[in-house]
Amino acid sequence: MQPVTPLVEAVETAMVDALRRALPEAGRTEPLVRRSDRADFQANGALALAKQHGRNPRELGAAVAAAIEAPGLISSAEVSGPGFINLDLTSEAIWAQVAARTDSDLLGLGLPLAGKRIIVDYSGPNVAKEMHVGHLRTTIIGDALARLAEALGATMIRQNHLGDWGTQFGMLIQYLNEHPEAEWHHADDADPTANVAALDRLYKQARNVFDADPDFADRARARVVALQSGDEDTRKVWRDLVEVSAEAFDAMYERLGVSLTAADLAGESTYNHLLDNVVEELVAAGIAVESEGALCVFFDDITGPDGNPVPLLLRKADGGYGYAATDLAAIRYRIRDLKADQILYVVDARQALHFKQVFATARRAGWLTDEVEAVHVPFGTVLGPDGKPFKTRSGGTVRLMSLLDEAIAKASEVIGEKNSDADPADLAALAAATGIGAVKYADLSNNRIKDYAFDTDRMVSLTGDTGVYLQYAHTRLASILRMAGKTNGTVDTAAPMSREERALALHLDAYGTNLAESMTEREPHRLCGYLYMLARTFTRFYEANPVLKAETDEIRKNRLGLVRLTRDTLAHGLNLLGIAAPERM
RNA sequence: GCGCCAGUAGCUCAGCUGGAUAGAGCACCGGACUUCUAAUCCGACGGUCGCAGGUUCGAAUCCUGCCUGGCGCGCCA
Repeated sequence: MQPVTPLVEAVETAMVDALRRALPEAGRTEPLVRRSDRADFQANGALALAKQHGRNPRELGAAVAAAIEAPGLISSAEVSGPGFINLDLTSEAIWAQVAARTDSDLLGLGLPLAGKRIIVDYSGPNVAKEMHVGHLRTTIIGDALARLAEALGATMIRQNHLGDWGTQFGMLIQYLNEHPEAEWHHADDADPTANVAALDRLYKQARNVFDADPDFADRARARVVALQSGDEDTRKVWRDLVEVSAEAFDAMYERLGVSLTAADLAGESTYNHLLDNVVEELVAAGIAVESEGALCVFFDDITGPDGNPVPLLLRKADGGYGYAATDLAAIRYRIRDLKADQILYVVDARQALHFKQVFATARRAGWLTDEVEAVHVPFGTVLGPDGKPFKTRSGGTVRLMSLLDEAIAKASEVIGEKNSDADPADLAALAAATGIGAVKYADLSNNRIKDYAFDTDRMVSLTGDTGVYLQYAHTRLASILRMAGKTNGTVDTAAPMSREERALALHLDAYGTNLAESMTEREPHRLCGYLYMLARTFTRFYEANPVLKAETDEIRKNRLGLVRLTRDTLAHGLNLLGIAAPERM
């Protein structure tokens, strides 16, 4: 089915024509059509054009306004201020738009990214470690971007770059071998993350022994070698660790409502067999050079405090590969084998320099070409409610699960007050939906790049710009549709249109444009802002314009059409953010 | 030292890539529930857009310099 052309594009087309008629000598013109608070739209293009051609901007604006030929679309065009053209649309055109989107598949959005293969690398927790607050943003933002790209038609390849390799596993495996009494497979059968929690504790014990006992340290190092050289007994334990950890991650993603599955796992170990070849290729090309016993890539414009170039370290002096080698193997694989058009790395802003080096190296090697877009999608740090780095009272790392538990508990408290007679099971489900939704919305609605304070009290607040507000708006929409029962769903384009109906319909029509912007900027907070505005615009409509009790049948039908489209748009948007859209609250 | 990022209302944040009087939420004050869910809405209050120059019809937005804060810069990932 054909996508529905947004009104703003139809207006732009009309304005380009008008500009051309008013000023034929102007070549390509930008009409600069925007929403306006004094009309449906405003066109600012005449202003710049007048300047270029030495014309009086107000006069040219008037000429352009007079040259508009779009009778079914534009009902009035007036010059204002220095040369803005204020445009009002016919209510017929706006109603027709509502009708077209309602009748269309996918809200008339179409699939602008169809045919694109996009990789999103996100989450990346560590095997044998609990997920903590540091994994929150990459997981939530990455998932939202993946859902967004998918909705726009892209072929999505999610890559969960698990931390499943490294010297620490030698230490842990050796410790486990020496302490068979340290049972961790059934730490708590009711809690799928308990095994990993147990492993996390055992790892810390192993670390202590490693630091205190040189003999154990030697045995641990030997175990690293055994693991790397493929010793079967050692690999068996390692695989066990990976598998149990993956189960815990699955449980976490399930709880969080994140779309990652076992099929998306592509940990560091995935690239082990490629490392020799990748590094050889870089050496052969003269890109990687030896320095102080290590194998490095240098860059002219990247220097350290001493003024010397800072290398990207591929292979350490002890012969072991660093994570840079893994990242290079991964990017080569993603381009050559996965055929990615776009690779998004949703990783902490502090790794900006690292990615700059990796991308530059891949470009020099000829792997990363102009046809492929590799982008670091950075985000700021999660701070505690006090605005300082987020730590537990004892200064430890905050577990992700306890964070979610806290949010859900607070949501449950707040919701319980409003629904004292509700079924406890329903209440628990609703608390999970709103608590998780609150956490995700709080994260996604802030500009990605800035640090933000994790303040549970504020995020589960029932008032204001929160996930709950959007969910509540959705339940009201759903409630109206429930009570309306079956309707024949036709919208009468000749019907009158109230101010609130107009505002809502125009905003609905801009959804696809917003999705496209959110994607090109990789900024989910734009979508959040849109949805919040949608919910507000709807609520204003709802307060002023009775739907089920509308004055006439015709008005009722049109308003129901608006309600249906609003519900579908809001639900669609919430889904892209990974936030539940409940039917009742 | 070099580099990256940020600085907007008392607090938390938007500001659609240069447009008209800079917008929301929270807090505070005043209104609106026999009416489709008041978890809401309406109104009032509140800002030298870090500072100083520059670019132009027009700057929170672009350029330069400075101030403040955060982060990064060889064998951790």
